[in-house]
Amino acid sequence: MEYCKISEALRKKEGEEVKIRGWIYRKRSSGKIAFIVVRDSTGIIQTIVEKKNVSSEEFKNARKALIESSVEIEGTIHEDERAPGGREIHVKKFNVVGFAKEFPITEYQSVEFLLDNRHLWLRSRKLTEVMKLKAKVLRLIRQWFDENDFYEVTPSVITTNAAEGGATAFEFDYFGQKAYLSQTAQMYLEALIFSLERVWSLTPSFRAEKSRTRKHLTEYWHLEAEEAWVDNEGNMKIQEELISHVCQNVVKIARSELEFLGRDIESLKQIEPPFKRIKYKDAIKKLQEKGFDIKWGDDFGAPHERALVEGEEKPIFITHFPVEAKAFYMKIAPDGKTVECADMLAPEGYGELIGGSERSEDIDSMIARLRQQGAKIENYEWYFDLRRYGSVPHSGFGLGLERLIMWLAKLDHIRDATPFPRMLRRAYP
RNA sequence: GCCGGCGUAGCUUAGCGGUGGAGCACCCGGCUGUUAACCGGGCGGUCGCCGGUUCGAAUCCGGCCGCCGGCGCCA
Repeated sequence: MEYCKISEALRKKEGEEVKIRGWIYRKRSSGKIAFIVVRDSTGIIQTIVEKKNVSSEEFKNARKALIESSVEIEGTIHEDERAPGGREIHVKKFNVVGFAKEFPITEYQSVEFLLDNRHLWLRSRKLTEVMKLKAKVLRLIRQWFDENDFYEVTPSVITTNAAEGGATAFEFDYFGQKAYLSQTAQMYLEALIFSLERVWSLTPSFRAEKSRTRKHLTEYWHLEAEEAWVDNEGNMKIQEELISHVCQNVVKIARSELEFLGRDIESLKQIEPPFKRIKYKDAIKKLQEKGFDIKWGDDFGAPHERALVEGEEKPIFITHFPVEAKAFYMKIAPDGKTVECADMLAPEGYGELIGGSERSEDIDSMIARLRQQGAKIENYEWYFDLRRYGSVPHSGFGLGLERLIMWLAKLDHIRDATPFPRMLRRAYP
């Protein structure tokens, strides 16, 4: 007999024989009977080991095996209202593959202890559901790009460009020269559009900011796209279609995960283009009306972002930030004061999901802005070459994958959107 | 970087100047179609580290280390 998954076993009929394998999730036992709940990647099922139905060796092991021991079980399916899930297995063969030591994670635990034991905590229902959700979201993202003429590309994560604007990079020794862990693949993607036209990539990005918030990781998965012949408005269309595709379909293929995590399905279903577009200057006005002490030129903090999406059910775009507030590579708008950019803010205060812009083709303006930041111009010569050899209007954007997962899964901290979170004070395990 | 909080048994914690107690987990025994099972017993602590005050410090004071939350920076 082949092993079947627990989710399959739960669909079998009364009296059917099954073989399952997995890990002990919960157990209760006495001198004559043991109730052993087993989990695998698909679910949990209760199994009943009765002394009279198995060898004395097997019964002894069933009583002895602690939570998280790995087991192989053979038995008969029985419908029973008392069992979680309505079905259970009456055990005929009970084999312990690996006895577990006393599992450190029990009922109530501190955040610190759970993070120290992250490698074990990953077995929890919650993190399992988040990881499944993340895999399915990635499947949908890939699907959307495939269907919309994008090529997936694999840019490098090691770079000698100290990279964009204000962000701080992790520096390391690269055979005697200074190198950095990439903060964005953007410039590499820009190089690739001249052959592939529409490209996207998923890479780790690193930020050495000493941020202490529930929205920041030092290492995160960065989803970036770059499109030839696309302006800022076209860029926003691509973004809202991508996000809508994910929302519309994730409720179909990850319904149980979302429900377990407490995400309201209906709120995701209604997310479809177009998303509201608000100009920076109007956002400032709106914030002033709400009583914030903010003026033209200021960047938005967390409270501002929360206020701007208040009452919004879909993500919104904030466009046309002041030139000074944004990176050197963004195209300057006709007004000369703002750039052709858009930040997508998630509803419910989950913050910036996407940052995107139309890219500048004016080498002089980019050099002037780089100088202002004190950057080394010679590092960017290759980048300027892209403008010298058949430049085209183009745009692109970057999405923090864990931010998206955090919003979709209604997580209260971004660390749970990734299996081994890297943060200011944590790189272990 | 700034502000605030917390470090006592494997875990969650009470004690806040006079020889450290409980719940969970684990072990032993009993018992049960159990559901966070239950009942009885047992094991388990350099009270984060260093120094000071005191007859006496988990408790008061100083320094250090670790972690958490918020703000800032940033995606």
